[in-house]
Amino acid sequence: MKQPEAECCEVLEVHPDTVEKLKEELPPEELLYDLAELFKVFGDSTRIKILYALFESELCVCDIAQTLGMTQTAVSHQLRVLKANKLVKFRKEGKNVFYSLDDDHVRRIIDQGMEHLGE
Amino acid sequence: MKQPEAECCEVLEVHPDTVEKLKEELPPEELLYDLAELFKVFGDSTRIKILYALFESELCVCDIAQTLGMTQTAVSHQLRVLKANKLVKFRKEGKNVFYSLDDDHVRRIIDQGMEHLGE
DNA sequence: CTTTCATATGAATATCTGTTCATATGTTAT
DNA sequence: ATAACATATGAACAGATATTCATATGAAAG
Repeated sequence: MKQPEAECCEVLEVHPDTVEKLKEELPPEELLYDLAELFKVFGDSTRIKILYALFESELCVCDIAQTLGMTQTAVSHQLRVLKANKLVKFRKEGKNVFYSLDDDHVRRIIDQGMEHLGE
Repeated sequence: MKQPEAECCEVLEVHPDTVEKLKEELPPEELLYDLAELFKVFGDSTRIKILYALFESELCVCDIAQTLGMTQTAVSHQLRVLKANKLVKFRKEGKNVFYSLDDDHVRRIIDQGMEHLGE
C-alpha cells in the first residue's frame, strides 16, 4: 500500500511538506499568467527598440519606423501590442499619432533588465 | 529634386533631426537584442512559476514538477533555459539537483512587473 | 554489475508570434 | 468631392517555442 499522495522523490528531508506549502503560497495561476504575458511584451527586440526610442521623446509612427529602419506596418502592429499592455499612450494630432511611454515602470523594468545583462 | 534623406512625414517640427539623433543615441542593436532575449525568458508562465517557487527555497527538479503539476521533462527543459540565462544556479547532491535563484535581479525584475500589473 | 531513481536531452509536433502584403480608415489640402 | 498622406487592420506565411515521447546519463542501492 502506498501513501495517498505519492511524492516522486523518496522521503528526503522536507520535500513533500515543502511542495504542499508552496502550492498554497504561490500567487494565483491567473496572476502569474498575466505577469508572463507582460514580460512577453518586452521579449521582442522590435518592441524594445520602440520603447527605447520613446525614452527620449514622443514620436509619431513613421518617425519610429524610420528610426528603426522598419516598415510602418510592422511598427504599427507592435505599437498595438504595447498599447494593449499600457506600456505606451498616444495622442492624435491631425494625420499623425504621437506615442509616448505610459509610465515609469517601463523604464524601471528595462533598467533592471540591463543591470542583469551587465555582469 | 528631393532632399537626399527623405523623411516619410512632411517637414513637421523637428522629426528628421530627431530621427537622426535617435539613431545615434540608441544602444547598439546587439545589446537591445540581448535585452529582449532576457525578457523572453520571463515571458513564459511555466518559467515564472518556477522562479516564484524558488523565491521561497531551493528545490530539486521533481519537487518543482510536483508543485507546478507538470512533467519532470517539461520542467527540466525550462530549467535549462533559466540556467543558460543565469537566472538560476544549481547544486548537485547525489541523484538530486537543487536549483535556486542566481541573484536578486530576478526578484526585482519580477517585482517591477507585478507593480505594473497592479493598476 | 545490475537495477532503480533523478535528471537531462533529442526529435517530433502543435501552437504561437512577427513580418509582409493588400487594403481600410480617417485627416488634410487642392 | 478628390487626391495625398499617416496610420490601422486582417489574412497569410515563415520562423520560433513549449510540451510530449522516447531514451540517455549518472548516481546510489541491492
